[in-house]
Amino acid sequence: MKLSDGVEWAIHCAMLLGALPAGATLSGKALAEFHGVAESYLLKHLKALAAAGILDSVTGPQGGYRLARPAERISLLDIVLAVEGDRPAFRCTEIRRRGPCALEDAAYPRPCGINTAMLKAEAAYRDALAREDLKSLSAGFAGTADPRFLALAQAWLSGNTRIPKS
Amino acid sequence: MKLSDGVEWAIHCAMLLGALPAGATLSGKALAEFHGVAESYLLKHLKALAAAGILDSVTGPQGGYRLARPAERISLLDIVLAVEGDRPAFRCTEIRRRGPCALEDAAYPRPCGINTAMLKAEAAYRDALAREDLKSLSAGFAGTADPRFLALAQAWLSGNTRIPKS
DNA sequence: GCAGTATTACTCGGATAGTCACTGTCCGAGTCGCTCCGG
DNA sequence: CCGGAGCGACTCGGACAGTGACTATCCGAGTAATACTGC
Repeated sequence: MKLSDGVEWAIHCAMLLGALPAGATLSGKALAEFHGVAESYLLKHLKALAAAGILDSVTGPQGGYRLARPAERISLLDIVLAVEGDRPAFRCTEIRRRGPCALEDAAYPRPCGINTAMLKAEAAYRDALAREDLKSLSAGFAGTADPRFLALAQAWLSGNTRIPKS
Repeated sequence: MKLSDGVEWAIHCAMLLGALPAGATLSGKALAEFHGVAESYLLKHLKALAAAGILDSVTGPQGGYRLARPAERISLLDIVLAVEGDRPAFRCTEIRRRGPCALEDAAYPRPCGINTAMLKAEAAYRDALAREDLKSLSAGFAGTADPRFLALAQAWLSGNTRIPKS
């Protein structure tokens, strides 16, 4: 039970994109450089975020990625599901229907109680993630981060942000 | 983010062991046969449960496994952690300290907010699992299962249960 | 017939290969900006 | 000097290898029941 490292990357990228002016974009190359990760692999996850409707992608020169909707409407759950997929972590293989005491399928009208319990716990997990939105995370981060970092990041962003003329 | 199939196997085995008289055991071979899974691989997980103190193992002929404590004191969380390990699913790699805006380690006195949020959600997941104990699951199962299955299982158990003389 | 002992068969435990998903990477399709040319 | 077409370079998108964790398996250590032998 290990989450993909891409989840962490995607959340950090989304938070950074949330700090940009409305409509501005950052290229995948810039996002990779800022976080010190491989560009080729990061693109894989950014693509997933775009496919899920969390990011908008702009092609061509001066293109890049931007949030598809306001940061307060993007939750951690949205990002986790986009990167990891929406299939539950626990997948019941119905072993109760196997072995010497197995009956025909019609004898199991109710779902497996173990599966129900595991999915209920996973629902609690998802609810907790759904309650965390990018806006709140960014606010908490800005309030506790080292001022020097904020200044450095602001300077770096000013040299890498693309603002379309339209 | 996929849980090991062994989790499902382990929970089913623990529930079956909980249905036995106090002190009685079932061999790994019997548990594997009842659930229709590979014995060799199931033993791997049973060993983990024994190492975690959830099961007691009895070696030698007429040996097997039994619950190490009453079913109402064994939660799904205990089993999941024993099989999957107690490391959190989300592991922060501190990418915030990388890239062109990185500072020295002393500049990050607080834990990463993203990590905090992810771990909080995972805590909710674990709390939900901790609330589900084997006794309640077994009761719910016995109340909804097909009567024919219960009879078959009882007959099968009577032929495979080992009760030590001591 | 009984006690003691060696045997034996059965059990769990740890170390060892195989397979799938995640990780990491590459090249191609598409698009915008820039340059050059003509008017 | 201005407009337009062509070119070029940069961007994202999808398809292709490499690695680690889970899956599956085997053989060895240990133990209790059993059969045998001697008394």
